[in-house]
Amino acid sequence: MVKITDVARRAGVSPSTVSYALSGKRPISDATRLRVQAAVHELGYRADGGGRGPAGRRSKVLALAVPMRSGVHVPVVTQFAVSVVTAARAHDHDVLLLTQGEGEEGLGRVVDTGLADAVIVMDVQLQDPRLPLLRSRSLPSVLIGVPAEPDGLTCVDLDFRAAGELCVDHLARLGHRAVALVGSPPEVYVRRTAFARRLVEGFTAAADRHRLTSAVRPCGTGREAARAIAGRLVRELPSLTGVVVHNEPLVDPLIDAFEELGLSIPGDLSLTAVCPSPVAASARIPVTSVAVPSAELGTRAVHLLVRKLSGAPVPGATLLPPRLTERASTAPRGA
Amino acid sequence: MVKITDVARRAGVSPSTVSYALSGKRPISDATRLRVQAAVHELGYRADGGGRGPAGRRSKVLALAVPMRSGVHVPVVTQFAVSVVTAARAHDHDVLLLTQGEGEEGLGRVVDTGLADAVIVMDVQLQDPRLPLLRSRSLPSVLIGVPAEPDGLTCVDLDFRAAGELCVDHLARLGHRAVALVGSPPEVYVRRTAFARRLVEGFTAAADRHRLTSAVRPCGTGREAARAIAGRLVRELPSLTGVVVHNEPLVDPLIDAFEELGLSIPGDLSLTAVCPSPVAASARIPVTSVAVPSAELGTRAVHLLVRKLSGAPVPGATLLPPRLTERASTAPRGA
DNA sequence: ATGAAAGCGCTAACAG
DNA sequence: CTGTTAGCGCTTTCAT
Repeated sequence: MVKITDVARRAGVSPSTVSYALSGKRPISDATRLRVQAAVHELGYRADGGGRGPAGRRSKVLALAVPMRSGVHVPVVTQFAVSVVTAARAHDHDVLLLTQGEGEEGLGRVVDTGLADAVIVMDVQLQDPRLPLLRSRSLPSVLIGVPAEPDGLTCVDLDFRAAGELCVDHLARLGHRAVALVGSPPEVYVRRTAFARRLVEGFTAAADRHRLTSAVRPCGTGREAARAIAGRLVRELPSLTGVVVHNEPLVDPLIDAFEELGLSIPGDLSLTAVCPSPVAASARIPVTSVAVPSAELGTRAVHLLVRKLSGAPVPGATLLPPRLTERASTAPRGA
Repeated sequence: MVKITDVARRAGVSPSTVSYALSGKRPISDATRLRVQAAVHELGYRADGGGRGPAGRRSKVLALAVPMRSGVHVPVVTQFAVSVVTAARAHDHDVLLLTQGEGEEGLGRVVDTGLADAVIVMDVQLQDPRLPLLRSRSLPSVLIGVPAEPDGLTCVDLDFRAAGELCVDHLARLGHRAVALVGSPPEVYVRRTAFARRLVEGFTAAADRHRLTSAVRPCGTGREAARAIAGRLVRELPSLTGVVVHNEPLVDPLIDAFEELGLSIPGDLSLTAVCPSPVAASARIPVTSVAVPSAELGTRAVHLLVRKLSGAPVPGATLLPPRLTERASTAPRGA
């Protein structure tokens, strides 16, 4: 392994000069810097993290905690992870992947051992067991999702409450008077996953505001679940003409299920979804949707975390405003 | 930060004794070890990786290179990544996530800087641009997938060639005389992805051996692609009664497409797939399949890598034998 | 603008 | 079985 002293000898300077030339922490004459850079290049020198002194010992690693619980849509999570890695690399950081296998402790462990400088926590629940740890140890962190009491923590998320409202507003504007929300699997709500709950709140609030008849139904995945929920909805809510889906893998099966029941989309039933654009756009009938911008959330989270690490002030919560894209699945009632 | 000297003082021993008590690299009396452990616990000591000496300076981190190219099935990759993390933790290692964004260099970078001790390389192609790097720098590594010239490298994979043969054997045994392989998207073959190619070889070899009429068709994803390929197949191969699918997201659409053409499964057409069991089992018609054991591959890869790091000899290539599970989608011809 | 030297926290000879 | 000591490769005072 080629070390800093090798470079120093080759460049005819002292080790400290090499260090400074590389870090730029104090001015170095152009001539010297050039010689150092040449030596670095010729020798293929790479700083060996293992030797850094006391202060400023940063590992340049961010830990990403992905729970991988049941009911979360895998492609969304993955897309997110990829965008985190990409953004981190752009800031000269690497990403350590943590799953929830070892419980909450993993977060503390990687930061305590200096393996990672900070953590990004995904799939935050309203009462998340990981939060006390983050607070007590004051680990530098950014949450994806907003917990019940976000005080002092940095959070990023789509404004799911507004997203729920936006869908209902859209349906109401089209004249629909009875709407239903087909949500994530029941376990997601039992876990009190923040974003799922917020969407329900927004949905309900907007439905009440517009004085619509409304219903909320969690729903598992798969064709059978879709058929069951569709059947139940048309039975229990005969006037139903507007549906909001918040369950990625269910979008297609649900379209099929409603059509099997003799309802045409958007003729008899308007459908909107809250999901990543690709899912909505590639459905059998392209679905009007509010996009879940996983890539942007990942990028934002990394930006915030890097700023935080550099000591800059960061906002407590960043809620991205929802944007609705109209596609073929919605139409005025009775059109 | 509490350091090893703090623990030593508290336990009334020397720093090196603490070090040894913790690493177990030389015998320590029970009494002393207990006092050390108590001190560690009370003070909440955690080794600070930054100070480790020259030799044995292991970061206990494995890098996982996931290309995330188009045409690879995201859930399979993710499942794999999760199993790698889990297995790594069981061996007291963490996992660094690398995407292909920064090119091949990322692999060298993380090992050179000591960030990671070794790398796991996924989605290996027959001529993979990352291999020269692995060889020249002799980075400790395990490949998922077997390249054209695996000499000296450690590889793990499902035996895709045998998997292709197994599917055809099964169909032939059921009396089918004309079979088709619906494969991955064309770009996968253009990239010369190893496992895809091998499956084709096995499929073709077995079909020839059984003197079957056969055809191989790459295929993109989505309902339209499924419809197109199904239509083309029945037109070009009217005697077709057996199909092998090697394209996870296409399984369900393909079933639909054939049925839309008036072919019942397994009445008129027998279908087998090479895919993870959950995909096959949860299809609309459960599909007879050869399982792609992503979780086991991940675990194996980690085991091999850890052994390798410990200096133990490891086999060059580990090819897991395929196992076929019969489900509802295959039946004797003309049954 | 540059060097010399003193650590950083830890491990591993070297000594008992 | 345990303590002393000399590093590891790097950063960062001090000096000049």
